[in-house]
Amino acid sequence: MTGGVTGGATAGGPPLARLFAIAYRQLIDGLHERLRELGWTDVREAFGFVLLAARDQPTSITELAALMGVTKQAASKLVDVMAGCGYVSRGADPHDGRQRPVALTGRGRDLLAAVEQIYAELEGRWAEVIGAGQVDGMRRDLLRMLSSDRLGDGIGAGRLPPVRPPS
Amino acid sequence: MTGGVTGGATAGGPPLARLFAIAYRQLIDGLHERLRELGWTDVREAFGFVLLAARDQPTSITELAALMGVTKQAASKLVDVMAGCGYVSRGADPHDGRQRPVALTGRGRDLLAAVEQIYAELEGRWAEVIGAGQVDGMRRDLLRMLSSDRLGDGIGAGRLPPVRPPS
DNA sequence: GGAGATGTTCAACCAAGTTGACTAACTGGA
DNA sequence: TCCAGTTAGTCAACTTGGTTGAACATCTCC
Repeated sequence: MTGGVTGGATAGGPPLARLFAIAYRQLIDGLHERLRELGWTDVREAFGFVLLAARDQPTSITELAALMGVTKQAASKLVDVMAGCGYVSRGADPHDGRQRPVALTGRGRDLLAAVEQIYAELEGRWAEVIGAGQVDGMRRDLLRMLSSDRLGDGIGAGRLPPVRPPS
Repeated sequence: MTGGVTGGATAGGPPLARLFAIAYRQLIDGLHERLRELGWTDVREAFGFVLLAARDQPTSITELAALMGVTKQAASKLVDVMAGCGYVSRGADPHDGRQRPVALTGRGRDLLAAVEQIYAELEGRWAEVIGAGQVDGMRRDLLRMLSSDRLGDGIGAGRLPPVRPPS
């Protein structure tokens, strides 16, 4: 139990990357702990991404893979698991026989609602500590930062980039 | 290439957790890309944590494990790899024969310097986009948030929590 | 001195990703 | 019209970075 814990990279404090890692883990762990309490016991960490992506309209394996920054094979496996749990269903695209759209089931929609509710709770707790204005400011700045850079093609203009760069 | 990318959980925008995930990945990928350009080709993602932790004084497997939120076995394996690459060395504690302190080598110190320099560059680029004040504010708020909560024991009082909760 | 706690490692296993090869369906030009 | 090339998705084998469980040496304290 020596030092090093508070030590930072730059004079200004610990590197942002480390703070992001801790903050992310804290939120994700909080989310899943709460989900378990509510009876959602089979939810894997990556499910949230798929739920969000399929929220407004069915999505595809390829899009999910790009969004999460993993291979299509990995995305396919994940969707298989989620389908097995009853959160999504695979359909058939009438206009393109290759595609097998991924759509939320009722159960998936219920889970998504729970996730959104819990995120709101967790962020509310942040607001209690650092203030609602700071939380909003942080989201605004992150959003601005993350949707700004990146090349001028499809990606970038107001859209969030994927979790991993397209490589 | 449909929607869903901009879709958020709450009315206020995408959940903070997702923004943190993207921001973290972007910084870490930027770091390692730059490191590779500079000739550091064998650097694994988790090395940075060890470097930071061993920065001021030698650390231990147990502390590293706690800090990174992984098992001691995993921490041990990681340190083995880093020692194999010549970034750290294992010693012997004169006062406790069980401990085998993990210390930075000269090469490890060089790598740490490169990492800190690159982080500064990357954060500088953030400052160009959202402003230096915003970057500082973000670090301050995150720091305040992350070192505030958590039980009143050793952890919490001004110290950053580990990446994963102590479980 | 002996019981229990602590620091570390060994071995076997597992989860979640990867790469590579493949099928099926769509698209566009000669 | 047909065929080359691209795109969506899957199957199988493998890699990786972790896990659990057991062992061992050392320290602490009554």
